[in-house]
Amino acid sequence: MNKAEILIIDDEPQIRKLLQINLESNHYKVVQASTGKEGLVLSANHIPNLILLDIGLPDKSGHEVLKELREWYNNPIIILSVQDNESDIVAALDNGATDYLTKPFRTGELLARIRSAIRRSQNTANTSVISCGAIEIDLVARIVKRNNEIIKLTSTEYNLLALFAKNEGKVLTHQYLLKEIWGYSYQTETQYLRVFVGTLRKKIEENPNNPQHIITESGVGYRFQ
Amino acid sequence: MNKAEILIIDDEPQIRKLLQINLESNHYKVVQASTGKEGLVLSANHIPNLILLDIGLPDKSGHEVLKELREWYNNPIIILSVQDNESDIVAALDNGATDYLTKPFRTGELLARIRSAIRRSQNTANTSVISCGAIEIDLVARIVKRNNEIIKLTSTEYNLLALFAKNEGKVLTHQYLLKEIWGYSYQTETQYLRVFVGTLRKKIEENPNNPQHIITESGVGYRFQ
DNA sequence: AAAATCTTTATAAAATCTTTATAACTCAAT
DNA sequence: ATTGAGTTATAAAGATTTTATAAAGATTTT
Repeated sequence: MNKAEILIIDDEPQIRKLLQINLESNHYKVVQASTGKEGLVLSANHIPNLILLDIGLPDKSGHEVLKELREWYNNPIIILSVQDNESDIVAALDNGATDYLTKPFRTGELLARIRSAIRRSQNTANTSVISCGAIEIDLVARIVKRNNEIIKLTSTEYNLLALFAKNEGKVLTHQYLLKEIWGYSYQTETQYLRVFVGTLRKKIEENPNNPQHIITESGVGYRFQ
Repeated sequence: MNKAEILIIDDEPQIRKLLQINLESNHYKVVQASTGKEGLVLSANHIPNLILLDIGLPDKSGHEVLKELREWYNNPIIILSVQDNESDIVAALDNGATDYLTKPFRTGELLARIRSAIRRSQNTANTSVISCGAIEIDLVARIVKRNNEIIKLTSTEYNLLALFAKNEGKVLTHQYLLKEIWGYSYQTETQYLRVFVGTLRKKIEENPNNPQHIITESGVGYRFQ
């Protein structure tokens, strides 16, 4: 099963260790960065399901990092900060932060806020299971079934299918799909999409030569139905 | 755009007044309830865009109200509470609360958290559909339907139709259409338009020889209705 | 080290766009 | 009514772009 991945951007090693231990014991996969720059690079490579961002970074302000992330990153970003002044909190929330906790924080509360944020971000249609004909996608368990049989998908295949399912009926552009799955800097790698749509169709379509679920919109992108 | 409506469920009149003044001066419409029961009734009648819920209510615990609301209510619920103990916070968040603030709270922060919550809940459900008789154009999903059946359009055909639909009733000159769809240097390629208007008519008109939607304005351009 | 997965390359097929040719329509002048 | 210039419509051939698929190479995971 695929674990949700969380990126920690914080310069204090003790905090990172504390977070890592707590998150990993709650079955999250953890990636760490100690500077803003490193955080931006890692987020683009990994596309984590959630980012924990410290405001007090050595190289650039967390506020800046937040703004740069929000140009393309749509998953939750929870701010951790020793700053407890209102203007910082308001600025962060208005710049797209999902939540703001002041240090020292209570671990249980942080975990609950992480669960809440991930739940909300995954649950676009307010159901954790999306059904489309014979296909059934459990976004919480990250399991896909066809005619009630579990289909084995790789991590990327699953991410792509889940993104399709969350936007059922909408045409998703190549650009958007690449940005969401591979990251900001992959927006021109359209061939990736063709390959992965191909493998997905082989796995979920009745007849992959005449796809009923993943529809090609030539010159634009794909649509899931 | 009309104002977002916020329901306050709190038994303390001073808090309600404080919230009401602040919310109304920020252009929210405010509805108030002083008990859990009243809150449930009002929320069902009004379907507010957000609920501010106090945990310490006289008739039933806010936790219970939260659970009952979440059986059907999908918009944000922000908990306000004098309780600052972790188990209360964790329980509320795990029961579907969007956020949890302890009293006394900072007004600016609360307003920022309200903005953040409403922003997030709204960008999950945005559609802008243009209807013209049997034709329906969903600009967000990039889909065109006729009599509720999806019509397959090429990228250029769609762009052209969307441009027509956005300017329903207006005469659009050849020049303008060519500039918008193909670009500045194609303003004289009127034949392109004839070809594409032709294919569009075949796809969307009841009788393409007697078009009802895309009308020719000889010597000038076309008009969509 | 082996297996699984991802990235890249090559190529055939399909879809779309552009261009050409021709027919049809409109409307004012004969 | 007929003519003819100007405009529009339609079909179809040709050119180009986009997509699908297999398979080889690279990387990551087990």
